[in-house]
Amino acid sequence: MAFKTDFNDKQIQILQVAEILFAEKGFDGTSIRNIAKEAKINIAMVSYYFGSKERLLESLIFYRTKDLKIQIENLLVENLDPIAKINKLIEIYINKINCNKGIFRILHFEVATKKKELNIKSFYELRKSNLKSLEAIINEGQDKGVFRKDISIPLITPTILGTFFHFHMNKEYFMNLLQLNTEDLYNNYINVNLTKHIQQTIKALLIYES
Amino acid sequence: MAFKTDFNDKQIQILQVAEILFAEKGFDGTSIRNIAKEAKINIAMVSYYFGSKERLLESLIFYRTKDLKIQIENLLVENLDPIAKINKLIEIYINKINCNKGIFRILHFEVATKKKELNIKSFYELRKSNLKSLEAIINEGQDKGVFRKDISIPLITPTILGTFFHFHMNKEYFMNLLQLNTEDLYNNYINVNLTKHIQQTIKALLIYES
DNA sequence: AATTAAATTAAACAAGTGTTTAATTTAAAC
DNA sequence: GTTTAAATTAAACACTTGTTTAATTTAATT
Repeated sequence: MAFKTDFNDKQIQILQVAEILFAEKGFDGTSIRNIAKEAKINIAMVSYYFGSKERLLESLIFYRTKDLKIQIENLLVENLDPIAKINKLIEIYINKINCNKGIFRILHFEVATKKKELNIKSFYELRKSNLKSLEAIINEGQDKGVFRKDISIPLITPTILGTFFHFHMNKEYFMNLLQLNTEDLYNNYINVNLTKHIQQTIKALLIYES
Repeated sequence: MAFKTDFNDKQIQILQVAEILFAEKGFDGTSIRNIAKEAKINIAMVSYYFGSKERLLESLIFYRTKDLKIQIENLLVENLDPIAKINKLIEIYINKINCNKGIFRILHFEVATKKKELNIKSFYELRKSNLKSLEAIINEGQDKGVFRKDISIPLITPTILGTFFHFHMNKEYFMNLLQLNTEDLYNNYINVNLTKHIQQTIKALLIYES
């Protein structure tokens, strides 16, 4: 079976259940029987539609990341000053990932351990493309004399995404620490405080002269 | 069997092998037979010494994190200006984690999925203690008028650790992107460039006035 | 309506899982 | 040297794993 790029309703149903379970219990921690039971299908259907459990994961990654690239590229041509563009980029990132916590958690987890075998080429391309967009924005700011010039651009992304992920990976700890007792309070903290913190951090890094 | 806080040579041998394998293939991806084979012991020895696979992980976390607290606390009483203290704190963090990649990777991975059942109380205490130390350093800088006062201190740690982890979790991607073709080049990049980037970022965040 | 293809199923497969048992070897205590 | 405890072993246990098979049902095509 070749790697499919479009999926029918049944396949999407399986992908959605798999996303939830993989995110919750990890790839190895989730069995095909778990998925089948939750999706109310026969256990043979996963192999039938995707070939194997591994290929199911590959399909899932493709399914969820295919439209992220465009969103970033659209930002590039918008008529905003460099700082506003960076702020909006961060907003887009956080919001996109926060609304798709499942797949990004899986990527964060599994790509690190399964990378040798997985078909993550398209994912690599996505990242390089996003990096190029970020580079374009920062160069624009440097040309206008707003940003400093001795910035390691490839390390900006780790600071943006890393801060978010570290926060989210330790959800329970921070909910406890910051007294975010409901899911709403937690999400609100991400969208307001955490986003602001990251924007503030990157802004300071880009502008500050020692 | 009660939770043991000191380990004999054989137990340490098992813990070391488990650390490598858990870090490499994840907790669920590693079987007791894998560990037994690698450590050249009988498969029953893990249950004999630790009670279960789960308890082995708990023991491992305890074994590797028990001495981190002191290191941070010692920094507190050193006679350095606030910026230097923060820089050294970051250096300690990165170096400590970088030299113990295994266990921190495991923590990063497994605490997020296994948190309900795991005995990570001591780990929680460690984090809260470290946060207090950071708070003390920043307050000192604020009192001296060097740091700004509208800083979200609990979000500093996610930025420091998150940046590092995101970089390290995507090791292959960054080795490729930055042309770090050997293990030495990679480690050197962490100790020089990445550490500097994080120090620069936090410094800018703490000092910058908009 | 008959034929062909796709979808779905229960059952079986072989291999791997964590853990326990009971027997044996090694070491320690007396 | 004998007794007692600890360490180690191979084997078995019951159960779960991903995948495949062959039979059956459903849908589409002619």
